[in-house]
Amino acid sequence: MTLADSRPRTQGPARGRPRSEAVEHAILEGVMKLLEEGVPLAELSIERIARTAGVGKATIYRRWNGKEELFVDVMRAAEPPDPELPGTSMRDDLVVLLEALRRRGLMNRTSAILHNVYAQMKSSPRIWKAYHINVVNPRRELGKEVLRRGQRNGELHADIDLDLANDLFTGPMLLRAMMRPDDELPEGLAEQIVDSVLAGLRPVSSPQP
Amino acid sequence: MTLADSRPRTQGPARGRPRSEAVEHAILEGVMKLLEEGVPLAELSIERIARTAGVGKATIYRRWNGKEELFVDVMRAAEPPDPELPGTSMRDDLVVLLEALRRRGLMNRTSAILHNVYAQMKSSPRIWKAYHINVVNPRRELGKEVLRRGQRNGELHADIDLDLANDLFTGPMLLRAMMRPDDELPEGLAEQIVDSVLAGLRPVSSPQP
Amino acid sequence: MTLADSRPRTQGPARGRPRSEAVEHAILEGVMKLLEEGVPLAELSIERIARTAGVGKATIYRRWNGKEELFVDVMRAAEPPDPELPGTSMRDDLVVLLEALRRRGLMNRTSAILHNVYAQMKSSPRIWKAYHINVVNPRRELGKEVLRRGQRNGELHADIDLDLANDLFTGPMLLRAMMRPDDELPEGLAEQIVDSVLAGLRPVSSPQP
Amino acid sequence: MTLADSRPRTQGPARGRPRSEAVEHAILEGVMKLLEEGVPLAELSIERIARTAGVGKATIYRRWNGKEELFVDVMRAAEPPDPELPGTSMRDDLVVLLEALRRRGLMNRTSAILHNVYAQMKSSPRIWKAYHINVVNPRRELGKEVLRRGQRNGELHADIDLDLANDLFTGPMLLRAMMRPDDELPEGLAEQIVDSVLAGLRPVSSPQP
DNA sequence: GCCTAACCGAGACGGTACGTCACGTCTTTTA
DNA sequence: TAAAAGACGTGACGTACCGTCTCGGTTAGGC
Repeated sequence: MTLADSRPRTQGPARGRPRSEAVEHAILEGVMKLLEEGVPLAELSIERIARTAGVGKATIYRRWNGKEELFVDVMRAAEPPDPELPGTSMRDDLVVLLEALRRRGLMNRTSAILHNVYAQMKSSPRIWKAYHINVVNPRRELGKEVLRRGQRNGELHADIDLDLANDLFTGPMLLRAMMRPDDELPEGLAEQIVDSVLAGLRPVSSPQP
Repeated sequence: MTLADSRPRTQGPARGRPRSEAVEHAILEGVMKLLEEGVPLAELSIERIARTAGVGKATIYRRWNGKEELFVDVMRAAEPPDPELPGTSMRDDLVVLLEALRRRGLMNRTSAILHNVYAQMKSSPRIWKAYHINVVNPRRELGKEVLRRGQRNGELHADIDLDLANDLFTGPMLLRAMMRPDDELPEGLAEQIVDSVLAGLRPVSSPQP
Repeated sequence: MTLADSRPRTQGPARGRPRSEAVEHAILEGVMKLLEEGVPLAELSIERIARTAGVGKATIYRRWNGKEELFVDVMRAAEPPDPELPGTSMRDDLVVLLEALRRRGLMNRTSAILHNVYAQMKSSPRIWKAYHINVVNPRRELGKEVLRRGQRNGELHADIDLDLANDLFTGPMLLRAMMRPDDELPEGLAEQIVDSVLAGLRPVSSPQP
Repeated sequence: MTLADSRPRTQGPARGRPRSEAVEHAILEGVMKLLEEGVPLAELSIERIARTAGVGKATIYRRWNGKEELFVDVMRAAEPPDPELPGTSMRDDLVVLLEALRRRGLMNRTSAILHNVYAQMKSSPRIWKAYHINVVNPRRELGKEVLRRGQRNGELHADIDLDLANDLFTGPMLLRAMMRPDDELPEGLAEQIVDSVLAGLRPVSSPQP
């Protein structure tokens, strides 16, 4: 379900000319195209999007209540599909998940969109929530499911807080990918993080105060 | 050094009427006031800021080149001071650092500013860089310094990558504080994270595949 | 013949469902209703008319090519019927004609419509012409016929320009009714005008320069 | 005094940059130019006027509250100057006044403007009134002054209603000029009207019923 | 009693203009 | 020269209509 239908459609049975899916697609593609061309998100006016998509402004407002709502759908469209998990072990699955996160941070399209669209949305709690429900939470659940499987086969303590554990893996990678985009996101980073978190940083010997 | 002086001041020796510091302060305070009143950052126009501060628009443009530059200075003014470290152990210092991060995520003023101003800035690399140099990096250095002390007194392996280690502690807390602001940021969270990362998540016994 | 049929009806023998007269009536009534409610003519959009009449926009465009054409029919529907002439004398007939003009200028419905619709139409020569052919000219002919009868029975010189004569009577009344609507249009005005024009304004004695 | 200053100017002493007279002139000239080019008044959008005058929309709205107010000033600018009266006799003065009316109805610029702008204004009573106070009434007073002089030197009965008398002369000419613009407005029309009204239409001999 | 063309309501569509607001620059007066 | 005020050209905002175009669903003839 997209947000595109958020505007009121008075009744049940379809009346009048139905909305064109082609138009919907053209709009989303138009936004993508502009973002890929390097247009800063701040310069993405509805007016310009409409011009690019060859569409009337009202046609956009008919579907979305404003820029933010539109952007939620753009994000969903830009979001790469869930990675395929090897299933060989929890550790390997986690590496694949983080690796997907790393790559997403590098991809031009998603990066341009995520890093900025994402930002804009925070100003509008309604949208932020929609994005979380539709995009973020499913991903988080995927991660927790991997951890749960790890608990079942003994790779992870059974009594650990899964949300916290998930954040321990995801947080460092996101921190790198989102706050230090210019920094290197080296190939082995996902493995490093997963293994470090699993092993812990404490030295074998106890500290000498 | 603030960014406030970014506009050209034609010559060396001060000529004509000097810029009023009071004016500068009034502008920054005006932005703060508006943010605390809950005005969404997106609605913070220069025009409105000038009106609130009882100042001409040109007076703002004379000091900053635009909204973003102004916001960098606002952020710096809003940033809480570095926390005081107990110095009893690396572990305790880390807990205090993360605890500061947690509290910052809860503070009304900083939260309103950070969560949003921060966002806006990503669209402007120049500003993003300025913010990092002036605000983020010093904090990161502080964390790395704590870790370095930990290495010296044996609380941390000597050959660990300090940047990565720092992210392992900071990432989870920031993830919580910035991406899930509605979620609880419970009191003990800082301790949980520090101890979990130090100890690792792997069970004592080896996994049964 | 109304203008309502101005749109092409492809062939000769009526095929398919015939146009509903009820719909036609509903549209005209809708416009009247809105005008009487005091809606300024400038705010009478086709969209609103359709809404008021409970009719699709296309149903209006099927009958009239635009707002102006519709308004011509509205005017015709609103136009009061030709007054009944007493026939006792040219002078009495003229008084009755002007009296009708005076009353029309006072009538709520017609006034609202005439004073404004009339105005709008000047911008569109096509419509202006249609209005003249269908509404104005017949009235003018009626006046000239009265004058012609006056010539025949000696109330009026035989060699006078009937168009000019007609304007001499009609002009002053229309000037009052249309350009100074707030001014009084007193009861005896028609008689005053007719008698003044018939008698002339020149004093009996010759002027002393 | 123009209407151009109808928007609020908070205080007495001029503060801030004063409004440019050149801009004001450019706007009025722009409208004239468009009208002379034959652009129908209905197509005279503020947007287009601004484009033509090389001016921002807001600059127009700063001076006038809307199209109608602007048009009042346009009309005043387009209005030809009062004709010079010979003063030889009331009759000659009246001929000159009507002649001016006739010529105004023929002039391209004024005609295009008057015939249509005038029309538009009727929809807005506020503007209609402003136009009357500023343009129509002065003209009417001029006519009445001529008639008054006629009364003083015996060309006109002393007890005649000057408003009515004025309408008797003006009405027929305006009727021709405004409602039948396609008809001829022949050279001698002014004289014909003045002399006919002064002499009256009634035949010398009494009617034979 | 079907068939089928045209009508009907609703409303989507690409546009244009509305009147407002903010941008960043400029031109005033006052200090 | 700075400062407050506010005009300036520009251009986006979200709304309302324009006139056209589908939709599903009636009506009428003519077969």
